[in-house]
Amino acid sequence: MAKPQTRIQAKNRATILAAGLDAFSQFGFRGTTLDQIAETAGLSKPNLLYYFPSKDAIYTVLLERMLDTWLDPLRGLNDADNPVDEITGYAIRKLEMARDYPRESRLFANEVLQGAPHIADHLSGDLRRLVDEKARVIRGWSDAGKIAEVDPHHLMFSIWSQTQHYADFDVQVRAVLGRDDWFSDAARHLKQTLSRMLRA
Amino acid sequence: MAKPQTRIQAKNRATILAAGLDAFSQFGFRGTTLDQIAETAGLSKPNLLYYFPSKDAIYTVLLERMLDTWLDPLRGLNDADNPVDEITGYAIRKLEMARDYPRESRLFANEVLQGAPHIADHLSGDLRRLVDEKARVIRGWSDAGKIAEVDPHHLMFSIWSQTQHYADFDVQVRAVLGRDDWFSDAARHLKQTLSRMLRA
DNA sequence: TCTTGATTTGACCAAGTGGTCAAAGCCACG
DNA sequence: CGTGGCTTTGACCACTTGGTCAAATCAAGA
Repeated sequence: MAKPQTRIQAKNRATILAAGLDAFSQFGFRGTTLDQIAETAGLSKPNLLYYFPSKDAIYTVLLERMLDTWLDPLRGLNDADNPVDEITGYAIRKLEMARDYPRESRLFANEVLQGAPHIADHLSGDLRRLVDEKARVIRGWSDAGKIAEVDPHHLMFSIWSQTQHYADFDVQVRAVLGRDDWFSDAARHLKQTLSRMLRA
Repeated sequence: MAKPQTRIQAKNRATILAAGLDAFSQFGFRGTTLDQIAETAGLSKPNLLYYFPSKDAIYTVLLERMLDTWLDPLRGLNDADNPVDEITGYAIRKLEMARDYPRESRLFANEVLQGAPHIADHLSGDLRRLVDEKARVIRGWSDAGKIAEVDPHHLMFSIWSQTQHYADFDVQVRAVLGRDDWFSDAARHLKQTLSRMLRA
């Protein structure tokens, strides 16, 4: 393998990726500059380009890393005794991710807003397959009368949108609420919504 | 007034704003260039700057124009005989806006993602007041037992997020569904969700 | 037609952009 | 120590960026 990294390499690559995540998640790919990333990372621009060959390379690593973990909660959605709990648990896990990894959420939002130029294949390939698979699980539950009738795909959209909203529109949420700690109220609201709408 | 516009002025200003909306809604403020807007508008860059003094001016006009109409549906939410229909109707109107004005939705999303630098005051001022007012209306309904108990603010967040999702994440929605006409299914799902969760 | 103000443009500018390169500094190992 | 490879940097480059300006062109009313 081509990865016998030294300690300095590991540290600097991590610093650069953190700085890149800050910038790209806020300003998108085109709106972010290398100088900006270098400044945040505390490195000179040539030094930054010693660790990554290009702006695009940094962005791509961040995207791939994010996609890899972003779908973990959905992968964990499986047939279970109590489907309402299973779905609600999934939603809460996504809400926790919005709270704990807002930059990753915004990175994704920016990428998709710009037309998903780097991950179009992933959306219509891996993601679509995974979603279809989980949609069948949900369909099975409603066919068996364990949950109310529901469109599985749009149920997933509604969970994604409601949870990611708190990360992506964080500024708006805090401005409208006049306070910063939206999590517990949002979690309660989400559980309430899902249990009411899924009750068989 | 300072607005005795000639026909040419009206036409070119409109063309520029349309081109600017295309660009800003996709790439955000920093990711958009004047050359790009000029190209789309079919004008030279100096000519574009003859009609607007700066890039920022174009963006600001677009933002203000959008904000003005964006909240119309919410303003129309008033005390009524059938609260569930009133709220559902509001949600559907927002969904129609996501379908008919996706660029405006993305413009707003981009602005908020970047930290809302141009509209922070509006969010914590006008918007917050309007939301609080409507939250009291909803609170009144649930206090009177006309709808189930619900957190009014988070109910609004959930309506905003679920409807705007179809505009902002349009690429993803179409990739996952494998088709383009999400509207009617989304509307049905939304009505279903709201009626189930608000049923007293 | 002529004139006057509205419109358009080519040339230009300073600053910022992503990226290169050779030389210098640094660090661990023999 | 010293030396070879890892790391850092200043100078630089071609191109793009937002924006200016004076001159040219155009359109419509007197």
